[in-house]
Amino acid sequence: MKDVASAAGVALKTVSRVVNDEPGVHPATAERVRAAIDRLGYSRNESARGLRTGMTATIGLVIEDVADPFYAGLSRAVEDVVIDHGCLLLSGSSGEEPGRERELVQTFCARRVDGLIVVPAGDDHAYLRGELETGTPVVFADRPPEPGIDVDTVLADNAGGAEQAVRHLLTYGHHRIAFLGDDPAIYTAAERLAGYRRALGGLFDPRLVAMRTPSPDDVRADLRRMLALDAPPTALFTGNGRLTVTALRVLEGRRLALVGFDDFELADLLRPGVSVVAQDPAWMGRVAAELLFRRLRGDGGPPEHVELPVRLIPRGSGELPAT
Amino acid sequence: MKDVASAAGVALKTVSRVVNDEPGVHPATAERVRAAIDRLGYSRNESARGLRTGMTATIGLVIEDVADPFYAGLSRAVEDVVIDHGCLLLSGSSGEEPGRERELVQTFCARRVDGLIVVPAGDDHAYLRGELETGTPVVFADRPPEPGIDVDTVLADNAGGAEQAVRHLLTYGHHRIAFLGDDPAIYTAAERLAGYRRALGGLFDPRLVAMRTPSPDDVRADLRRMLALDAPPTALFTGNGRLTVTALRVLEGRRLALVGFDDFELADLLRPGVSVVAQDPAWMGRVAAELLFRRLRGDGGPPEHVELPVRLIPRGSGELPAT
DNA sequence: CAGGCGTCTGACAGCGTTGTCCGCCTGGGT
DNA sequence: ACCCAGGCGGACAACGCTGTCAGACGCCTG
Repeated sequence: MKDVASAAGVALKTVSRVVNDEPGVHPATAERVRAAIDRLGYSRNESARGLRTGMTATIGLVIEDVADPFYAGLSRAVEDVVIDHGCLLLSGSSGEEPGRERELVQTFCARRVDGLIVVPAGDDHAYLRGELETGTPVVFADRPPEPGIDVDTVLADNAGGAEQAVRHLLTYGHHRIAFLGDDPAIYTAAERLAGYRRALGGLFDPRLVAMRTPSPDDVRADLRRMLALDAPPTALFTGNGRLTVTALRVLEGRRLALVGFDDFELADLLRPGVSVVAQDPAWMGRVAAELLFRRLRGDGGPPEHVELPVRLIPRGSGELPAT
Repeated sequence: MKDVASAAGVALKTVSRVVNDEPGVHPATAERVRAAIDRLGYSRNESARGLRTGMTATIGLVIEDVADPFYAGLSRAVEDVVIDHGCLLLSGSSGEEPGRERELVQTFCARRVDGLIVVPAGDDHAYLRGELETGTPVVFADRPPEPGIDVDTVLADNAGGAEQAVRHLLTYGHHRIAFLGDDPAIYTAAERLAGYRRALGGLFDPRLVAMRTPSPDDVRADLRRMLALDAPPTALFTGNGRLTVTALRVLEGRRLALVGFDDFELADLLRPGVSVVAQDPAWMGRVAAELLFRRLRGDGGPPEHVELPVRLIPRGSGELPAT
């Protein structure tokens, strides 16, 4: 900038004014400055600007894993909103490790991001207290923060969706409906279990429930165990996209009615088509990002808690009748 | 930091030394400083640090679309390497628009990222010249820059993979092999077409080739046209993952041998399983990121051009014999 | 006991911007 | 001829940090 100033034969501040479209610069001078900028290939140092103005025009996003289609879709939506607001996105995957979640958030904060969108991996958000006090807005998406921290959240109707899925299977005459879920320490997994129980009522049988971090071998073992019961399940409800796919691979040909939580590409091309309860990750990302920018614009209202609806998509696998 | 200094009763610089683990601070003093840091919840302002040191510990990544599984996988791998090096990742999706690619790169540069990984959307990289001259290392991944810009690149063996796919189909007796590709303006699409032609040699028939940005309707029209020919194709080679999936939906039940470029989840669960030429997006991301960090460490050798092999995975659809 | 040395600490400048404030110049009114 | 307003341009400090260099202190040596 200094160089531009001397090249254009004006003072530093004048260049600053031109760059920021501030009034009070003679058009001819401004033109000279712009010419010098082009000639020198100058571009404003945003990090110095951030230091001075206190705004970095950067948003931090912590998700579980970009390579997971659900979070990839969410990411993309957040990114679009962020860019529309002239900001940039710093993102990181926690890999479901609370430690890494914390590190990411702290590094983002050390970079002085203007706001944060977090899909929490852990239950302990004490480390966030400091940031919240400094006024950095935070929005939680997909999962809520630990109880006691009251901030904006955007969640899906996990319990309702699970309930709907199980009711659907009940409609087709199933009484023995197994549930394969993620580790119940994960909020969404616990909610879906709750919905499953609520729909089943007295039909609930703990032997038909398996919840753990999904590894294909574990899923295989769990399913085998269930199918070997005296009264084996005739239907299966899977608690997330990865589990659905793993279960499909394990079942391979075995005719078990199936409804999965989360939609996935090609679900319609399998035979039978896989019925799912679909969330809309892009919607969730958009809502979370827009909520965040409302806060940045100064909306100081009480924390909002948005619940996004989910949608049952019947494709065949969930409509197989009980034998 | 000033506050920490006065709270601990030391000079600013001493706090700086403690924060940076610089030698020459009395353990007791350091302890007092650390206590003050904890008490005040201080965290170093990385953007000020960046201004002073000239390093931002930030890498920029421009891809086509995070929501595309290929780029999501690449992203995740890049992210892991970047974090291992103590840096953070700024990422953005160009959406295949050269203008947005340019904007992203320029915004990243204005943020003074230490390095860039770019999957280019356009052919014009003149705007990069300035950055390259300032010494910011840039690595191109998946697609090369415009000719004349000589920087590190990490590409897949697109032509070789396509050739392999088509040869595979030839082996099973097919002579009429159609090709559904992306817009040939895209490097990978052009390369795959080249491989397709090379494998076919004299069997090449332009009526069996359709290349355009894939919309389901277009794909349907193209396929219909080809199948209505006097000598319709008995096999199909699709030029990327999205096209493969679209083609599967359109063909729906029609028994055409098929090999697709790019692997995708569930390809093995379809009947018949979908044979593909698989790339490894995570590998590509890792290699690109590591190349970048080698440059950051000061490796000033000539630009490297890495070509990653691809792998044919037969699953059934590519092994259907010609009728 | 002076001098020298090593260890620790602090003052100061400057990174590239922007906010504040002041001064110059021009032109129009008296 | 003089004054003042208003439109421009510029000097200076500050944002939070680090690099440089010099000073203070204690300890050992001759």
